[in-house]
Amino acid sequence: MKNTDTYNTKQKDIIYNEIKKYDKEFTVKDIYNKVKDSTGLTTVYRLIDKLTNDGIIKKYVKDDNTIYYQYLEECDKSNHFFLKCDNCGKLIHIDCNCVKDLFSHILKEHKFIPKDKQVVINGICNKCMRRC
Amino acid sequence: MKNTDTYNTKQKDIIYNEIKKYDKEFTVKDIYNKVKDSTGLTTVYRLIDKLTNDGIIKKYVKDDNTIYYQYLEECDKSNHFFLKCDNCGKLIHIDCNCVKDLFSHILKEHKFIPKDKQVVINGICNKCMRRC
DNA sequence: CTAAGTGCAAAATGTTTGCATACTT
DNA sequence: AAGTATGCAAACATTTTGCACTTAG
Repeated sequence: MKNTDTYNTKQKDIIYNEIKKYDKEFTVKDIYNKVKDSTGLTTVYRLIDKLTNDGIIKKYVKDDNTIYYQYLEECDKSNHFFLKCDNCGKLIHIDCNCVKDLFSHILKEHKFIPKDKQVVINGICNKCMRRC
Repeated sequence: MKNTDTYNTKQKDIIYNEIKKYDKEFTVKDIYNKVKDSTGLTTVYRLIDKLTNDGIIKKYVKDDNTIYYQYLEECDKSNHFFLKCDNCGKLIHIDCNCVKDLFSHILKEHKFIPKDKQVVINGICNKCMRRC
């Protein structure tokens, strides 16, 4: 766990380590259930809020109004984007110039400054494609 | 208001007309405040749920955990995507081959079937760009 | 020793449900 | 007449807050 500007605690480590395990989406409850012997619900909420603000995890709502989160890892490359499978829920990290090309096109032709590292394209992944 | 498979009511019309007015995001509360003289909260929730399922409006969560919605209009073109301004909240509709190109690239190179009409790219719009 | 973090219980919000009534077709 | 939709009040779920206590630096 990084964050030099704040205190390091047992609870933060435990929660963050649990979050790192998920390559699929999770809820606050999911995490809390795994760590409830050593941390309180409030602390889970507080760390997840912080990680969300720091851009380390990303927030979603599903149709049933449940809020889900997804661990993005700490990736700083500017040509990074995500493919998210609607079937299995997995988040696939991609490093490819194609976003850079799209972004410069959007900037030039549509006069809009796209924000890096936030693009998620939904769809169906390779594995699920074969299975269906 | 379309939807032939269900009954048409005064309330649905009122709510849907209110939603159509927004080119920025809105909350359930926003809508309810505008229509509360003629419809109940529950009815607003129910219609918004339905429109979300039908893909006519889209749901978001912000950092403060408020759920926002955005009216997408009924657009069926396959090379349609959205630019969303993080500053003014406006949703800009774009019809451009650049998505089609990106999508075929993703399919071919990354073995992933992207879902149409759902791509939102966040950033800063032209107006806000000049102002800042 | 001081600033920051924790966790409980309580409060505040937000959303859904059951049910009697009213409206559409 | 039959099937839907509505709206209230109650139930539920989720998130936030106040505060005394503990811990990290």
